Order: sequence, then structure tokens, then C-alpha cells
Amino acid sequence: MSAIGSPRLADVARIAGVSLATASRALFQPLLVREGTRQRVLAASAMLGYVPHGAARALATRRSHTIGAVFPPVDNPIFASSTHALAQELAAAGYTLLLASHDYDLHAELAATKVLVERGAEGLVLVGNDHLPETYAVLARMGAPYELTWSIDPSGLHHSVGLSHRGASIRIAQHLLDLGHRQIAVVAGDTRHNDRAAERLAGVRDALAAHGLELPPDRVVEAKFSVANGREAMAKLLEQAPGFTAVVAGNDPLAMGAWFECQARGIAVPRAMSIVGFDDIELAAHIAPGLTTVHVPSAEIGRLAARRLLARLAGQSVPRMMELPAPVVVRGTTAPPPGVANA
Amino acid sequence: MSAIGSPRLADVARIAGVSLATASRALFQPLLVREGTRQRVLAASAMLGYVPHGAARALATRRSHTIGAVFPPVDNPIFASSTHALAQELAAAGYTLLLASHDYDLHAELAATKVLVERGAEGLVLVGNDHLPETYAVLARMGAPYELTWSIDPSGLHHSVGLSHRGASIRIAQHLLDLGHRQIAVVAGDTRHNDRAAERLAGVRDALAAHGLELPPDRVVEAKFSVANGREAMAKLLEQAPGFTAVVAGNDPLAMGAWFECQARGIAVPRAMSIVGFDDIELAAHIAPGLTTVHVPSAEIGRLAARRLLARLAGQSVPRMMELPAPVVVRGTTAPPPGVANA
DNA sequence: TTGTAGGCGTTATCAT
DNA sequence: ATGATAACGCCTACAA
Repeated sequence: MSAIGSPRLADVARIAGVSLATASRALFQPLLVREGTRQRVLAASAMLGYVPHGAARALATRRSHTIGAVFPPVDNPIFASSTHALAQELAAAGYTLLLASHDYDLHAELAATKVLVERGAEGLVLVGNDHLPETYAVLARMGAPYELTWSIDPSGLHHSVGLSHRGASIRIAQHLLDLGHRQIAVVAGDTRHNDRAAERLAGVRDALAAHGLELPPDRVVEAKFSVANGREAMAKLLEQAPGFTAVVAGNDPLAMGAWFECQARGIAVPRAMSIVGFDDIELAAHIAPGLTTVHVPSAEIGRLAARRLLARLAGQSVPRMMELPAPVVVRGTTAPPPGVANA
Repeated sequence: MSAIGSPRLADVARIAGVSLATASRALFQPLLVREGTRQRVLAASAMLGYVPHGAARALATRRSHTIGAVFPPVDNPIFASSTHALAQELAAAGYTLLLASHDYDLHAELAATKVLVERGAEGLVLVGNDHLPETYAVLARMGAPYELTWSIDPSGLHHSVGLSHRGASIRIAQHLLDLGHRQIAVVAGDTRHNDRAAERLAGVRDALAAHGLELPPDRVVEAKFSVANGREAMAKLLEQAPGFTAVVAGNDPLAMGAWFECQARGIAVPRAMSIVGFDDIELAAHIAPGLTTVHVPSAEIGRLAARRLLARLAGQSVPRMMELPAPVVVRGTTAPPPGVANA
């Protein structure tokens, strides 16, 4: 009889008058136990307030029922919905989410990844495909399935579920070109530590190149994702390289910042300046006249990452690469440039 | 020699030519081992790519180095920054965050709580102080420290770190009264499953009552937090009980929705209608002319919850209740009601 | 259907 | 400083 401390399965077994093995089965493999016995064990368990010891089970079972996720600032509103969906989907399958976050720092990401592996994560979810070789090495060694999310892995070496940021960026830049814009500026995200931001910028270049146009260096400003930085970047662009008629922003908050800077300067949007964002956060649809942007199915990404991981753990196989649609949503911040007649 | 599978500590010990115990010490209690020995163990460990088995350690140590958090939609932008701060702070102390989320459902919350306890969370973070008696029972039985966040616990029975939503709401309502408003409407959050929303609504009533005013039932509309619902609620209020000159919204997204509805109807803000929110999300400061709201130190809440928990795990004691300041931030959406001269 | 007993990978207690 | 050897709490062949 354990003097203090929480009750162990042995206590439950003793009180129910059965063996340890039977008590274990009664709780987790009900079908292998006679109904009456099961009830006795359940009763004893309830009476004692028995709580299974996860670590012990994990050790014996070799399964932690835990999935790890290494995310950059869950801070970004769009990551939040993804995290929520991920957690919900996992919970529905009896799994729990072990979450580690870092500030777009690849070394911190590596450290976090190692910790999650040590903690026994049965699967891992990372963001993007820009990781240290060491991180990939850790992933490979651990032997558990993992999913790269948001971006799709072009190399085809890793399982991934996300979208083509470059492709979507090309389409939304094309939308501007179609409207007649030729002088385009970009407020890009931080491309050094963020492959999504880099791909989005590259997409703009691609679209322009297809029309024989270039993107002058002074027409590009990089800034970390935030409304405030968007304003600042826009101001900088207007100063150092005025004359453009449209701005492509790395994400919606940046786009809104740019928009606000225009308001402050009396630049009419979209009449005198077109603005496009990326992500389609909730406000994009509501702020008048509506932000033209790329819709990113963030919750879907979290949900699918979970499902794919669970499927693989169940021995099923899933397509290595899953590309989700990311449609351009045309709203009110885009129009033909000044001096060009409407179609 | 383990044929397959990842190497165990025994393998490291054998290769390093030391006992299991020494290998263990070399890795986690370096000071108890001679430098030379330690190097041999480290080398063997590196060569084998040894990864400590978390569950086994947890079982032997009785410490999981894990903190659990049960959150409503991490989806809400303001919860996100809190989660991020929490995870960062825990990581810095060698702890990992086990995250479970639910949709403002107390039963789901209970279930999630149980799971986290089973998983061996050494401490728990919950949101608000509206929980099922069963949940409190689980918390009490587990014996580990826990913190209620966002709200402060009025009963003083539980450790909590947050703010007085009621108090802050009184202050911002007072701000409207000071401006001369007497006809006030409220777009409240869902008060049934959210004590913060309920307290914020109660605060408005308190402030009005102090001036001998009442809040007519048709001047209150409840809606789940979102911009779209804010618009809808505002439309409803304008229809069913027109004549008010100010709106108190349950949070910023709702306030923005109300604002947008005004824009759509040509109601000038703040000249014809004052609007206040709650939370102070990033956009509140940037969208012209700026949303008057209550600043909620969300990241600070996450950070402090982590620190308090870690301190308590270290045997230190912390003040049971920690109330954070939540100042009213006056921006551009509030002004005297029509017909009242500026002070 | 139920019981017995060995093992999961580490740490901790005692010796040495 | 290092080495045996019990725990840690549970699961699961294998037997009965």
C-alpha cells in the first residue's frame, strides 16, 4: 500500500482483486476482459482517482502519443489558426501537441527540434523548407515521420503540405500587370530567414521578367512582418524610388501598413496606387474597400499536416507532396494605374 | 549490442568503457565525473548519435520537464503572442510546452486538462477562471502548480496572473461618460462561455450605474469575436435601438467590425459615433484615426505565467494573485457626442 | 479470460 | 570517482 503519492495501477489491481495485467487490460483493452471484471477495475480506478502514468506507458509501449511542432512566431495571426487546427486534429486522434517556437532563427529551430525528438515526439511538423543541414540530419536519424508545411518541398525529398508561394506571387503580380501596371515596387518580408518571403519576392521578379521587365533594387525594401514596418517601408520606397503605381507586399500586415502610409500622404488607393498583400487575414476582407491578396488556407495546412502524420503513423502512405490552392482574391485595392482607361 | 533501433545509454557506456551509471553522470552531472572519462563518454555518445530517452528519464526522475497549457482558440491574435512568449520562456529554462486547445468548451477543456496531467505536465496554465468544478478537482488532485491567466481569480483560491477585465471596462466606459455620452450600446463577446467577455460587459453596467444610468437589453448584442460578427452586431443595434452615440465592443476585432459598419452606412466616426475596443491588437494603433481601446499585455501574461510556474517548481513562492495594468489607450475613435461642445 | 514474469531506458542508492 | 543493482510504473508475450 503506497503511503503517499498518487495511486499506481498496482493499487487499482489490488483493490479490484485482479492481477496487474488484468487491470491494465481492463483500462486499455476492454475487449480482452470480462464485463464484470472490467467494471470492478473501473470502479477501483475511479475510487482511487487513478491517473495512468504517461511516461511509464510511453516507456513500455514505445509510443508517446505526442506530435511535435517547431514554429516561428505563433505570433503571426496566420500561424495561430494553423496551430489551433493542428492541435484539434491531433487531440481527436488521442495525440497531444508538443510545441516549440523560435524567432525565425534556424539554430534555435535545430535546438528545439532536438528537444522534441528527445521528448519522444512520434512525428514532427516544421515550417518551410529552409533548414540547417543538421536539422535535416536529426530528422532523418530519428526515424519518425515529419512534414514540412506552408511551403512545398521542391526537392521532393521530404513530405510536405503547403502552397507554392512563388506561383501564387506570380499570379498576383500578373494581376497587376494585367491591369496595366509597369512600375511596381515590393515590400518584401525578411528573405534571409524565411523561404516563404524569399519565394514571394522571386515570384514578382518572375512575373515581371516574363514581360521583359526588371525589378530595380531601389524598388524593393525588406521588412519584418508587421503593420508598422509596412508603413515605414512604404515611406522609404516613396522617397528613394517614387514613380511606381503598385506595391506588392510580403503579407497582409505589411500591405496594410503600406496602405495606411498612403492614406497619411493623401495618395488615393487604388486610384493612384494599387496594393496587394498575401495571406488573406480576416481584416483583409472587411477593411474598405477590401485588400486584394492571396488566400492562404492556414487552418487547412495545420489540419492536413496532422492527418498526414497520423496516417503515416498508421502505416498508410500519403502523397509525398501536397500542394494546396492559394487563389488570388481581387478586392478593392487594385485598379488600373493612373492614365490607363478601364478595360 | 543492439542490432537495430537507436542506441541506448548502455551502448554509449560500453563503447566508452565505463559503467551505465558513469555514462549517465557524464552526460547530466558532469561535475561528478573526471574530465577524461567525461570526454570518452561524450565522444562515444556523439559517435553513436545517442539521444536520451525522455520517457525513461521522466520515469526514473519523476520529472517530465514539460508544462501544459489549455487554451481557447490560439486563433485569436491576442492569445498567439501569449503562447509564443510562454513557449519561449519555458524553453529558456529547459521546459517544453504541451499545448491543447478547445473552442470555448468547458467540457473539452476538462478532457484536455486530464490528458495533460496524464502526460506528466509538471505545471498547468489555464485561461480565465470559469471552469468546471471537475476541472478544479483534477487540478487540485494532481498536486502540481497551475496558473489561471488573463483574468485574476477573485476568490483568491487559485494562483492567477492577469488583469481585471471589469475594472478596465469600467475605466474605458468612464472615458465615454466623461466625453458626455449617455446613450451607450455594447457589442459584447460571448458571455456564456467566457468570463472575460462577461466581466467586460459587467464593467460597462457598473460605470453606467455609477451615473444613475442603465443599459437597456436592446442596447446589448452578443457575438463571437470576429470582425464580421462585429459588423453584423452593429447593424442589429442600429436597427433595434438607434439613438446611441457610443459603442463599447468586447474586443478589437468586434470594434473594427462595428466601425466598418458605420463607414458603410456613412456614419462618421468619431463625430457621430464613438467606438472603443479591448485588447489593443497591432492594427488598432495604425488604422486611421486609431482605435481607442484597452491595452492588454498579452505577451507579458504568457511570460509571467511561465516564470511564476518555474519559480514555484523551484520551491520559491510567488504572490498568489498578480494583477497587471491594462491602461485605456485613447486614440481617434472617441469624441464628445454630437451637440456637445468640446471641453 | 486471467495470471506470471521479464523488460522498456534511466536514475538513484550504496558500496567500493 | 566509479560500479552494481534496485527501483520507476506499466505492458505484453507466454502460460495456465
